[in-house]
Amino acid sequence: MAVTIKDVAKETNLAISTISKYMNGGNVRPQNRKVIEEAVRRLGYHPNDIARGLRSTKTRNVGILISDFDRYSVEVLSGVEKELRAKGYFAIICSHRDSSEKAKNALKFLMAKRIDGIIVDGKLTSEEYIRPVLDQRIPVVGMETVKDKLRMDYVMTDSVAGSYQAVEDLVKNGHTRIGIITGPKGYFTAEERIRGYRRVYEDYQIEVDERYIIGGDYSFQSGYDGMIKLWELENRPTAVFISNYTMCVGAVSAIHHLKIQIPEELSLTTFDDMEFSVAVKPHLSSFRQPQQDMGAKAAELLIRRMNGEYDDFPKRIRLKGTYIPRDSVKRIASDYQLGE
Amino acid sequence: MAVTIKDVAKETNLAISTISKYMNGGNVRPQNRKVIEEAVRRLGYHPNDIARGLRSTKTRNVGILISDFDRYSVEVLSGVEKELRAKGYFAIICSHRDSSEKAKNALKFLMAKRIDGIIVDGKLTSEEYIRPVLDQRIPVVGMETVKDKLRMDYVMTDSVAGSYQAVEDLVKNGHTRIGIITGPKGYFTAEERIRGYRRVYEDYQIEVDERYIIGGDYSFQSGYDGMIKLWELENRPTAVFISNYTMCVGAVSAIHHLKIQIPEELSLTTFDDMEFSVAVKPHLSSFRQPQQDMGAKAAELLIRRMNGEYDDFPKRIRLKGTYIPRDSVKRIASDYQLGE
DNA sequence: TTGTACGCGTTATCAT
DNA sequence: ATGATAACGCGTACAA
Repeated sequence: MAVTIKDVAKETNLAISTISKYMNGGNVRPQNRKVIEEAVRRLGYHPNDIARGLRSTKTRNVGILISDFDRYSVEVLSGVEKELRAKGYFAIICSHRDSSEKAKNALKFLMAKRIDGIIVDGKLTSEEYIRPVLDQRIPVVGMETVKDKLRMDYVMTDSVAGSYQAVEDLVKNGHTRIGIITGPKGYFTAEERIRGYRRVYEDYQIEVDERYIIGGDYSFQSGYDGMIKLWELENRPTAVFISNYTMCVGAVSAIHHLKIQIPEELSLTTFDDMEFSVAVKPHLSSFRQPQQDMGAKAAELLIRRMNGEYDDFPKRIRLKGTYIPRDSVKRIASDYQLGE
Repeated sequence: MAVTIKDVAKETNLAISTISKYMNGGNVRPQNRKVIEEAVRRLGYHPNDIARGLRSTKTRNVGILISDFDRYSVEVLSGVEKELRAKGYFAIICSHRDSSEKAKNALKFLMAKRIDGIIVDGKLTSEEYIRPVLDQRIPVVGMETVKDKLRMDYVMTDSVAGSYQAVEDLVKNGHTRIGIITGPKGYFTAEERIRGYRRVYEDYQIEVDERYIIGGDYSFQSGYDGMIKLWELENRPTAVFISNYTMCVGAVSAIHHLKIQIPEELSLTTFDDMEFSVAVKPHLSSFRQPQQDMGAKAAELLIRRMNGEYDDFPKRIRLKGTYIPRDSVKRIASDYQLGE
């Protein structure tokens, strides 16, 4: 069996409570300090966090619920874990893979494990599963989602602004027939990105052609298929905005398949700036989400809640991203002035 | 405070032990069963895993130590987490970001948390940090690494075979001047991939030109720089093998910058088949590692050890990957027969 | 089948 | 400053 505080007590002929006090930075007689230090080292004693947790009802573990391990979430996780670790917390990461059943299950077990808090990375997770967590007064921070009925904190990218900037870049370069491949219905981020698209049309008083709005589901295949659909349209668009990374990779694949010249025949801009954007030719204009920052912010906020700071509760943090224009958008003569 | 087994006992007028037995699937009088179920639901009782862990000295948590959250590890994590969850275990994931200090620290705290086992994803982690874990009889499974002095299990991809297949494809297509961009010195996988490269040269009795071996560090930048170095060589290679994904993306970026035509001017093949390979033009011939399978295997093996199955200990599992030829390799007249 | 009592490793309280 | 002891929530002998 592992060595416990008792063993140290015996070894030093001191009381358990004295050892405990020493371990927690309390004052002990200098001579005892030396003896204890010696014994701890010789025995290789490490306090048992489980027992500690039982007493304190704090585990310093936080649950992270994501939908999947993918190119996006890995960035978020990186930010989350870094911030958490720096503050002495550990991350128990679970994926639900878009299964309500698994999400429910994960939350249930995380509760049983007495995690101190939870970060939920949006998407599908039904709110009925979150409520019990909140009821137990366990802080929850949501990312890229909002459940209005739940009294909790949120961190998100300003997706509306992001897609607005991307689409506006297109419009400013003379494009009015702009295709968009969207995320799945009901996704918070997907809705926001569509909203940014529509808002540009509003602000520039251009009429939206609904045929240019192609429903995707954030997958490679839907990006691929979406691009083909757009290209086969009667009055095909002169530019396309892709609303996430994975679909962008799929779309670019389709573009190569169709032998479309970017930007000569079609301008392209996309959400999620990744190394991919500068690996293809031409380099893709894209909107960069501050994913790691978001993760870090979520962790930071959660830590404050776990420490009982509820002065500004609930809070919604919106982080700004950066639109990076590169070489995939071509300036064209606007048929906005010519057309109709 | 949270509701405990005591509360259920009081509510039902039964003894704590009866409730406990019921919770653990024991036999109780049918009428009591109903009463208990009712009370559990009304009170919202969930057994406290912390208390359980204290008694059983089992937490059903396993520590995962990775070097970084990146395109590679995310696949592994996906496999690990899926397998773990299916068996009722949870993953506490830590990254050490190539800092020995952080790795040591993580291991120390994971021990204190009394994780039941650990999976270490290779690379730099010094073995002196692992030994104490083994000493506590906590099972450890290593991935993509081997520390010969440590008595533990390993799971890895057959990297030698992988790079062999890739480079052999080049040779079979007439190439003899083949560049390679390697991983960092001292990395197990990097060494293996170089070995595969050299072995092809041995088997086909071609002499290795050491100038074609460019030292990289698995980063985007080193892939970019490496490609430029190769291209600027006096007697530049006719083909290049890139030994990991991230460097491949960097190399492709350099290729575009240099306006090199693939495969007309240069043939290309790479380790790590990702969606990237089919998103660029031409599609890249590449070796696919079974990353998720590796993660799953590691988890599976660890679970067996945690259950005390030590009949075939220690074990080294080598998983085969698949080489996928596509359009980035051109058949050329071999200067092997012409040259010198 | 049900209940009693103890122990798991720690921390906190209260004397000393 | 140090020591004895209760309590954290649960499981498990053992007794009833």
